[in-house]
Amino acid sequence: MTSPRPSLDATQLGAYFALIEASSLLKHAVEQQLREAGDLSYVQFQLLATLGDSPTGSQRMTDLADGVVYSRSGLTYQAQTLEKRDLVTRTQSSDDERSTTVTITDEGRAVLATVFPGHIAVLDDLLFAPLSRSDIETLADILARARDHMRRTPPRSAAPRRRRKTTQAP
Amino acid sequence: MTSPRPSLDATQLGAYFALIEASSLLKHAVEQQLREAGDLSYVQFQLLATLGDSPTGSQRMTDLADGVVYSRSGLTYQAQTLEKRDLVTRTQSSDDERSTTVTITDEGRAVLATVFPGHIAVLDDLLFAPLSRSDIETLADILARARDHMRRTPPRSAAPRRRRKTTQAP
DNA sequence: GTGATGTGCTTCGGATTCGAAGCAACTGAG
DNA sequence: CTCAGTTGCTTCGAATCCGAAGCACATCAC
Repeated sequence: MTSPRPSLDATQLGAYFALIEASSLLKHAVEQQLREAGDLSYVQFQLLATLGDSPTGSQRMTDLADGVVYSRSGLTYQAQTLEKRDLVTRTQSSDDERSTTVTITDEGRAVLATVFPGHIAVLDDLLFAPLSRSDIETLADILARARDHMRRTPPRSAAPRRRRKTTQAP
Repeated sequence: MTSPRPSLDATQLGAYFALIEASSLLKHAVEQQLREAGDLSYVQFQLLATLGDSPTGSQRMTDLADGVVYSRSGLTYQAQTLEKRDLVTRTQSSDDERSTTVTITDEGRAVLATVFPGHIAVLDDLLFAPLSRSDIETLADILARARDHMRRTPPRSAAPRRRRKTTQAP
């Protein structure tokens, strides 16, 4: 596992706090803009954006949930509300009866388009304004590595049994 | 991909997504650890940590809310639940009758101490593991600048910045 | 003083969130 | 084929969250 440590040093602490604070502040600001511009919550926007970004405009529920780091039940709820507003449709997959495919509608894309300019403006003003070109590149690189690492690191405890493969049986 | 006109470039988009994703993933992981180790939500931990970090162990409600980027009503709720568990106390300020001072108790500090090692372990494993010393320094620097900028940028949606200002000596 | 505002916190109502449990369809070993 | 275990999604209950409204104290003109 990990070697026990009494505490983080000042730099680590600074990075951690800055990460949490900056993302919180940004999220709040963005959320407000989205609410005003298109009556969307942040998750709803993320879902629409993810779908809009997909080549087919569709995703399975589970993949969508994993993509935006969201619980499945939470996604069910949001998919329902988006469906009520006709921003997405939900259809059964033909090859797997259990699976639901969520697809963005033209109206969904329209809302996305309405909201996007303001979204970008907020990002420019709040996140990018105080950063140089090279800062942004560096930031993207470092955070991408951290994200990728977290994505591939299994959640602590509650490990679902892997019967074989790389695991050595006790 | 993304729409051509009002879009961000790939690097900006990457930085933004990585920021949101990384912080979400980290927050989820930390939240789980805190729940298991000390039955604390992330906000509750943030509040205790903020108070514990304060020289007096106390803060005004409003300052506390601003510190952790949280709504006032939300803070009232959490302060109540923390008070029920005797992790903090709430007292009226003497100089301002309206003001409530929240103070961490010894028990609160104890919980904090219980939870801290695991918290750090998660950070080490998930956030810092894939990063070099210099990465962490750079990250801290860049994000601190972004955070400071956001902190000092108008928290209100008051004036839509893209509009022409009509504010001239009323 | 006195009223008009401003500030600090709580209450209220409604929306959102998650984990656990439930259901149905799939899969694999025998 | 058949049964046990998985997987995909939803439902359920309870916790958490926010904004708006409300209350009480403070402060500022005058």
